[in-house]
Amino acid sequence: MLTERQRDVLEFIQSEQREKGITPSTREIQHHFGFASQTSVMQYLATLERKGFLDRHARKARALITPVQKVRITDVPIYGQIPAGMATLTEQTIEGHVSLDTRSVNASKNAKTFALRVRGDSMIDAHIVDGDVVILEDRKDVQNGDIVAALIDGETTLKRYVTEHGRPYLKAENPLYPNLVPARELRIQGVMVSLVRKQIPAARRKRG
Amino acid sequence: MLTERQRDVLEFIQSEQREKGITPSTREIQHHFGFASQTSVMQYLATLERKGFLDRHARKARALITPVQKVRITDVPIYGQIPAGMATLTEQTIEGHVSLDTRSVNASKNAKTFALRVRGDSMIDAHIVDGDVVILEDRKDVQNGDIVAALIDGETTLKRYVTEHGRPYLKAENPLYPNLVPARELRIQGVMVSLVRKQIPAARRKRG
DNA sequence: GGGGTTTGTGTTCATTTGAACTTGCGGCCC
DNA sequence: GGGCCGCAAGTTCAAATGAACACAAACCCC
Repeated sequence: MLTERQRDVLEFIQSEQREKGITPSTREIQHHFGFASQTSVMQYLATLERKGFLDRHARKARALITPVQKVRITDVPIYGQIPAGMATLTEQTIEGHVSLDTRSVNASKNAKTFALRVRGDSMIDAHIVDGDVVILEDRKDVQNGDIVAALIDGETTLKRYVTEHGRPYLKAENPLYPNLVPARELRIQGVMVSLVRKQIPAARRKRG
Repeated sequence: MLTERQRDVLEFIQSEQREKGITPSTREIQHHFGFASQTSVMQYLATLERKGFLDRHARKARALITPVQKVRITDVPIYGQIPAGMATLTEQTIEGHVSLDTRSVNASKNAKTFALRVRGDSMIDAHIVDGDVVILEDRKDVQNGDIVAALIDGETTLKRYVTEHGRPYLKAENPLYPNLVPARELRIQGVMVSLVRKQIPAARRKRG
């Protein structure tokens, strides 16, 4: 889709933005690549914009916008352990936020994304441990084998969604926990798309 | 810490950046607030910078940097599986980036942060599985029990750092893997501070 | 061999933009 | 009442910056 040189230019712009916080001017790009004229840069920018790799605000300084930055960061609210279930999820119950880029978290654009802090070790065999933050999407197409947050008896729990003979139930990934077969309805609140775990090094633990 | 008006200005800058992707120029700020002169803006910017709410690149256009963007989001390079070890970690070997806010990843300000993609299941009992991205810090104070990336025989591996009778070795968290006792030196490359895992829902897997 | 695309040079122009200087008003503290 | 500070007006300057025009070499495709 891009020529090698075009990619070079795009990557330079992105790396400058990451490092310095502002996008380079056409002259800065020019000097970095050793161009003797700005026109080359102008042409690269025009091409990158035409191909959709860049947005520009015409006639404004340092007004390059890499789609990366625009789409990338999602602020995901973390709902802590909520006995009352998702029906009551409001700003009030938000424990904090995680900021992640969409790709590293593999979130879709459309779906609502949120996070839950995991309590207990019912999913230990899926390598999800107490304290992990699980990122979920509110999507409709839950399928056999997905890990989901569901509302059971007024509590939100994380379990694996399994269908057997067309009938769904929730499976804990820990032999010590029972499977949950829904009496009436199964309210799926989100499908797990990602997990974030903090690991506190010993040196840090002492201090605080 | 800030007067009401100062906060207004700061919030305007931040909201413009969020919406348009670029920071406003002094004149844009001026017109938004209806100032008849730019000097007012200059003074606000100077104050905000002095109080640490803003960074500026002198004499550059639209070069305001809000701490939000600066401090919070860390762009962490992901080094893939690297046979040659960290000595050769260059831009070339970067597999991609994860963007995380410093707090959700509990990274320190000073330490260099990077990420590795985990291969194999040698840390399975620590609930780190194949494909996980582990975020590490380059820090000196490694302690008993920390999970570290270390250079052994020219390869970087993730293991638990254990000292016994004052002698350190690397412990795999999987009974199938042997412990690694360093013959001569043990080169610690980073201490694990966080973990990010992608979980691909079934519906997504089909499509791509 | 013609036509298109990519990459590049050299130059000029008009705007955009940050920065500086001087002046003034009103509130607050001692 | 004097001094300090936050806030603001009015003006000017120089640098930074985007944009345009004309020209040209290298390459690929058919």
